[in-house]
Order: sequence, then structure tokens, then C-alpha cells
Amino acid sequence: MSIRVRFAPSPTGHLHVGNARTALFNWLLARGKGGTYVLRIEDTDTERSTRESESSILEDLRWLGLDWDEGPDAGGAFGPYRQSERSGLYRQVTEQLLAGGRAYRCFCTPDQLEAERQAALAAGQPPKYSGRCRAVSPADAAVRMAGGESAAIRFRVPESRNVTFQDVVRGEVTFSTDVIGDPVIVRSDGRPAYNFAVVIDDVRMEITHVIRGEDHISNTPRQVLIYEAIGAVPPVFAHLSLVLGPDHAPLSKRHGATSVAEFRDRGYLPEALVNYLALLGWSPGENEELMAVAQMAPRFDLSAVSHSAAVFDTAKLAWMNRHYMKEAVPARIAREALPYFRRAGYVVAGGESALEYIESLLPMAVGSVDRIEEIPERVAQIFDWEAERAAALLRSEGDGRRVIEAFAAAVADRGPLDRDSFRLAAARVKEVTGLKGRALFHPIRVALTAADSGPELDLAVPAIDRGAAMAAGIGLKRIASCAQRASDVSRLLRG
RNA sequence: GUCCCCAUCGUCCAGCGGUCAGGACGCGGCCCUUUCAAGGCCGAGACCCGGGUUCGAUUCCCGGUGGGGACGCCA
Repeated sequence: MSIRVRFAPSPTGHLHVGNARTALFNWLLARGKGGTYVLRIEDTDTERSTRESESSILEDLRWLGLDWDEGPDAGGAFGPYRQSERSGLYRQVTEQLLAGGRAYRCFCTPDQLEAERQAALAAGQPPKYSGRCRAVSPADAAVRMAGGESAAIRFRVPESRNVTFQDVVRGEVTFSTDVIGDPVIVRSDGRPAYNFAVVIDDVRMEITHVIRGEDHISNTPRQVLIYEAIGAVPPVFAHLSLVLGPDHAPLSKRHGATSVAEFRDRGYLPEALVNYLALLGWSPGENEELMAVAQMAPRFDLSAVSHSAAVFDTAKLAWMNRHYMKEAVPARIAREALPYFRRAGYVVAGGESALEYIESLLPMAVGSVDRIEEIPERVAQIFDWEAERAAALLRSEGDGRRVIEAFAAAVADRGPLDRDSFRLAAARVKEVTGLKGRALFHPIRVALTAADSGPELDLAVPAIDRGAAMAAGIGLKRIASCAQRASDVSRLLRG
């Protein structure tokens, strides 16, 4: 039998990295074993679910490269793929369960239930449903319904027995039914509840492996009971440990970025994020780490997945992102970087030529920064030069004035500098001043960049002059040439 | 409170009865270098505790401790 897995997000916000990892592990299993990957939208909570969230989740999954075979957009033989469009299927099973006495109507009000829960908690008791409405006969229920009362439908959990299921990552897991309250399977307004809808859908969609977060492990016995009640065979379960923040608390906003969209906005590459996520709780073995997920899939094995929670380490993700930025085709990085250059004000129009210019700057930045977002900052010296700042910095350099005057003279009336003409100019300054090494180059750097550190001058100087020559034509912020910078600074130092 | 899950360097993974306990990130040092990064090399750094089982436990079993999850008409 061929494997069918599903990723079933609830469209109530952005795709969280923890969920992205769940989506990835499902994908790895499906792709590695030639199975089918189903995307199902769990939107039974109509108050919180939105179509915007649904499409942003789909977009995030696509960006990560986790493609699916069946889903709300892709179609498939087991649709519809939104729970909100499957009401008929649930109703049918509900009737069956009601008729068989496996489910009953519950007339308790939310206030009542909440009060009971608080009382139980206060008394140190497990806050599970008391089962009060189990005693309401179907006949009485019918009368009350006819009288206009509304009721939810609960599943009747058998008393005092164990429920055992196999979990591929954890082994055998057993719960006593005595700790499980009767779950609501249909709300009083007729919408199905989670524990019911998942089971029905996983059965109807012929899902063979349910891979989800560990937070669902205690729902599993309830679901197994429902599988039994409808005469279906439960799938293979795999509960993935959670992703935590550095303080061991669940990854949340205060730890920084938590959604896939945020990582994308901050300039991470999808192949880096997805590679990093795959390593959170799993390893392809052989001490290998940098690997495309497509290469990982054939080696993926659920039974090798880690049992313990993993701390999300942004520093390691950054290292990985640096690696993939170096591997990426420069034109792609340039395109991804363009929005950040616009935001910084360095690019004002931004067509093809601006993109080419940005690409030409990449050797100064890629390898030196963690994220695409940081590229403009790394090359800021090209765009944000100020004569006053440069002069102020240079005043503390003993030979600063001598060097820069010689440099200004060497480059005056020479046109834009390229690498060779810059070296020639530097050689000329060396000759005139008798200085070399740091004493020679540092003042030049400070004068031309208004900073005492930054990219190699061999790269920066030509970049500045190329930019200065073309700026207006290709939609860049105005850039002062190196000759201009040198002469402005020497004038300030003289004055 | 009850139930469930988990436990190797700071972090992520290897290990699956006998290993100098391995790799990666991070950290420290050195090298490279006209600066900062990057890169190369070297280094420090872990089997939660207590009982068993065994000739021998990081590895198997039990208990403790610690961490996490669940206990909704949310998923």
C-alpha cells in the first residue's frame, strides 16, 4: 500500500516554523517513499479561520519548496480539502454514532462547564467533563431539542479501559480512558469539532501516516476510540517533539521571528530554513548537515526522529544561510536584495541596470553577512558618505592629511577608478609619502568611506566610482566619486 | 492537581553493552590580511542523580529529579 500523509494547518495566522517543520517531515516521508502528500485546511473554527491566512500558508509552503499532490488548490480524488466544505460527511457519521449510543447530546452551557473546570482545578482534580448529560435519554434529548434548546454532541468514552496506540517515534503509548472526558464532536451550532473532523477526514482521505506535533499526543487516544467506534483502522502515528526558544519555553514572538513569513522578510533563503528545520529532530547520518531536502528525502526515516524537544538556534540558521547565499546564483540574490536597497533609499527607481549594479556589489557582501537584508548595510559606504565625518575620523590619523592630499592629487582628472587605476594611485601615494601598508591604506579607507572598516578597497573603490558615474542613469541615490571624496576631505583638513 | 512524553558538550545531531564518547553551530586562540567580516588550522566543552541487570553500562530495567505537553462547543 502506498503512503498517504497530510499536513493539516488551521488557517488562523501565519505558518509557524514549528508547523513548517511538521509540514517538512510529512513531505520528506512522502517524497522519500513515493507517497502522496495531501494538504488539508482545518477551518472548522469559522470565527478564527480566514482565507487570507489560508493563502499565506500556501504561499509559505510553496516558498519553502514543499509541494503537495492534493489540496484545496490542487484538487484530488478525496476532496474537498477544506473541512468547512465537508459538513455532509461529518453529519452522516454523527447520526450513526448517535443511533448506536456511542454519542449523546449535551445540554451543558459553556458557563456551567467553565465553572466546573475551575472548581475541579481548585480542588486538585483533573478538569475533565463530568459526563452529566450521559444520563439524558435520547427521547428526553429529542423533547428538549424540539423545545428549542441547543445541544452539542459528545462522544461517549468507554469507562475503565486502556487505549494503546503505536507511535513510530515513541513506541507504544497507553492511556486509561478514565482520564479522558467525553469530547465534543459536534458543536451546538452543528460545526464538527477537531477530534472528530480529523478522524473522519483521515479515514476518508485514506491517510496512512499521521505526523503531527507532540501537543496532539493526548488527543490521540480520543481519536483512536473514534476510529474504533466507526469501525476504521487507525493510521500510523508519529508525534514530533516541539520546537522551543533558547529559554526552553515554546518558541514565541519574544524570541524574535517565529513565522516562515518573518524569516523570509528578514532575508533568509528557503533552502537554508528548510535545511535547518530538517536537522531539528533528525539527522541524515554520516555527520552530514548541508544537504538539499530533496537529497534528504530518500534517507528520511520516522523511527530515527528525535524524541526530545529541540531549541531553535538562530545562530546556526544564520551560518547555514550564509552558506546558501554563497552558493546561490548572484542574479537571484541581487533580485532578492533589491527591496532592501530601496528601503535603505539607495535605489530609487530600480530597473534591470540597478539590479546589475547590485549584483556587482555582491562580492563585497555575500560571505560577510548572515542575511540578504544585511547586504545594503554592508555596502552602505558607497551610498552614505559624508565629508565631515570622514575628515573628523581622519584627523586622528597622524599621516592622514598627507596621504589624502597625495591621493587627491593622484586621482584628480583621471575619470572613474577601476581596480588597476586605484592600485596605481595608491602606488603613487606610497611614492610621495614613503608610507606603506596600514599607514598608507587606512587613511585612504577612512577618507573614501568615512569608516575605519568595511569591504576591501580593491572592490569598494571601483564600486563607488562605477556607481558615481551611473547613479542618475540607473536610478540610484546620488553617489560621490572617489576623486570628489578625496578632494572634499583634503579641503576640510586644510581649512 | 492528574495523565502523557522527554533527558549525550551552551545549542542541534552521531552513538544503539566494551569508543581516546564523533560532527556541526557558537565560544577561545593562531594563520591569512591594508581594515571589518569571510576563510583555513588548533583548542576548551557533555553522557541529570540513585538503584538494579551484566564480566562490563552513556547505551537495558526501575525510582527520583528536572524539562515539556495535555486536561476547551481551539486546533
